[in-house]
Amino acid sequence: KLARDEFVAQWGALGSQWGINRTMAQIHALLMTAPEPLTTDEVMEELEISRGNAHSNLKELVAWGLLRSVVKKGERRDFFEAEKDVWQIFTIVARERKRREIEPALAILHKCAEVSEGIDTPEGKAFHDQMRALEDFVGFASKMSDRISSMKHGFALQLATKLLG
Amino acid sequence: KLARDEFVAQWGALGSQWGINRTMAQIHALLMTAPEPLTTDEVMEELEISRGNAHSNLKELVAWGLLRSVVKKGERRDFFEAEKDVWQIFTIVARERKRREIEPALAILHKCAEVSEGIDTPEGKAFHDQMRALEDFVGFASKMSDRISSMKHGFALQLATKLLG
DNA sequence: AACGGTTTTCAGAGTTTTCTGAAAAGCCGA
DNA sequence: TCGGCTTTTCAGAAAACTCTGAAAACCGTT
Repeated sequence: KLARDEFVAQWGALGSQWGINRTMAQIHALLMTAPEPLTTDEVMEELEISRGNAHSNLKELVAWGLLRSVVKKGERRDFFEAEKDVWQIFTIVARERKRREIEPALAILHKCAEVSEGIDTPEGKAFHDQMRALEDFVGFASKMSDRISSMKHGFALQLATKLLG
Repeated sequence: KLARDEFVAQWGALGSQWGINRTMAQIHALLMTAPEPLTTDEVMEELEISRGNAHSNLKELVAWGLLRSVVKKGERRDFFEAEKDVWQIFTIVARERKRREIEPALAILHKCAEVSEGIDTPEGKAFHDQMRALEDFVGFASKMSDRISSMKHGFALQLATKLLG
């Protein structure tokens, strides 16, 4: 179907912006809109990519938790199916981003704040304060992210609706 | 100072993860922790980068709103200073990310949902529903982002504290 | 309108990331 | 154990991205 190909292509292009690679985004889009689980070969054919490429990106998506591999009885090949629930997808992506973006930042900020603890020059103090301010803020964002991700969809929605209302 | 160099270097490395380039992140780190505004040449020297590189990344940071260029009386050269308030930085980054990540996604989802509106096959319906679900969710996230970004720091903090408490 | 200091541009070089394809390894039934 | 099918690995090719450096444009001053 045409709309679906369009979706896969465009979603792939978006992937770049999101810091995940194009193929990975395309595979995700493809499987999110697939009525049935697909094999590696079907993915290769559909997206016209090599086996190695398909393989490694499928693996990565499974590692993220965005795909599951399923076995069909009487079939030796692996089939892959995507998580389709938007709230699940959101929490998975949020968790991964936190791990890759927030936590390393926190570690750096914490270390720098610590190292510059008792410096007596004005610049030293300013630096320390800036590190602390950033550390507090990022730590805080990290906690928020956890909190929201662990909510049930319904509760988050309710909360947010109140916020938007 | 040593801690500061460390911060600049590490923050730069982090930039990659964040989808912005290393130099840009380094310049931002450098200026965020600079007691005084710096010139292009000072940035070049400090980070050991070329003029072109310094120039284009400074320009980009100004475009984001993370830096301002300031004129010193009796000086012909431009000086750059960073926004230092963490809440400001957060809203700027949130706004930019929304523009680059959320809005294009919404556009795609909306188009795909529309195009697949009245299809009568089961797969067509499933596709349409999936697009709608994603569109609703992303649209919703977009509104939340706006809402939070436009809050005063104090208010957001208060709200969040309630949420975390 | 020529000059010196400053900013801007951009072609090509350099670096990093991603992809291919073929070989190797793994797995299972016969 | 062998044979056929599937998955995994990885060296090198290709593509994407970033940086350099030098030339050109810009801009107040004299």
